[in-house]
Amino acid sequence: METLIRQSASDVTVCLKAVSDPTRLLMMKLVETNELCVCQFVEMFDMSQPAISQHLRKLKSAGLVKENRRGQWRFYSMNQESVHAPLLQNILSHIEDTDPQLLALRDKEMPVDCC
Amino acid sequence: METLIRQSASDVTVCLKAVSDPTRLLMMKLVETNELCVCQFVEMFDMSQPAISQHLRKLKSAGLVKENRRGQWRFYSMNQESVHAPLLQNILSHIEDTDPQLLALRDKEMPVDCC
DNA sequence: GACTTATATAACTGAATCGTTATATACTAA
DNA sequence: TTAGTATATAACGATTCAGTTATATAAGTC
Repeated sequence: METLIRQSASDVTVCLKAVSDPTRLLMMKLVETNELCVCQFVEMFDMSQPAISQHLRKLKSAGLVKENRRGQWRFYSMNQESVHAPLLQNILSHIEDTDPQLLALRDKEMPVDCC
Repeated sequence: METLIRQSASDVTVCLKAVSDPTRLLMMKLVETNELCVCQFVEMFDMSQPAISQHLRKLKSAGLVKENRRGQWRFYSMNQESVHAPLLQNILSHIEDTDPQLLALRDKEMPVDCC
């Protein structure tokens, strides 16, 4: 059961703006349970590396993901400590696990040493 | 207790894009329980009438609000029949009732024959 | 050190967004 | 029918956004 933390409307807007983009929404769904590195996102979304980096920066500056550096890689995962985490998980729970886009992305998930 | 209806990621994006604007998010919070006409929004948000109309059009085309014509007025209220309604109510429930912006708006609420 | 790999940042472009003012439409009332 | 009120739409400008390519940074390897 999710905790209901209430926030200001402008705080909620920060979270919504961050995930109102289809790429970033799916990214969040992917890191809800997993930890993924930039090169994995690039593979999965078939998008340029800078595009992915910029999406991740937006998610990070909204506080939705946290960054974990290991070696040359930077891993991203959902920031559970964020004030937005309860709202975000709530939103993500509305996405069906059978969503074709989501399944297609997970199909393309490669091991970390992909690149 | 809210029903959890799962939707496709792109459906969720439609809803999120519609309410990721601070004005529209607050509009939805206001029509969550009330039915309001355009002129009331104009008073409350201190924004031009066309700006309000355009926000309402976006909310309507996303299916989040329904329109009710009575006389010369058009009243807007939350569309409970929408597939987005459960997600939307979930999002709105994260906004604190003591939000200063929200309180300020409700303070400015005028009777329908305001204009 | 030099070279490679992973990621970030900068600079740019086209499209979308949000507001404005001006105008059109629709209903009401005299 | 004419005037007034409520709302919608059109056209425009400033800003933001999401992608691109080119370049910088940082870590790993030889």
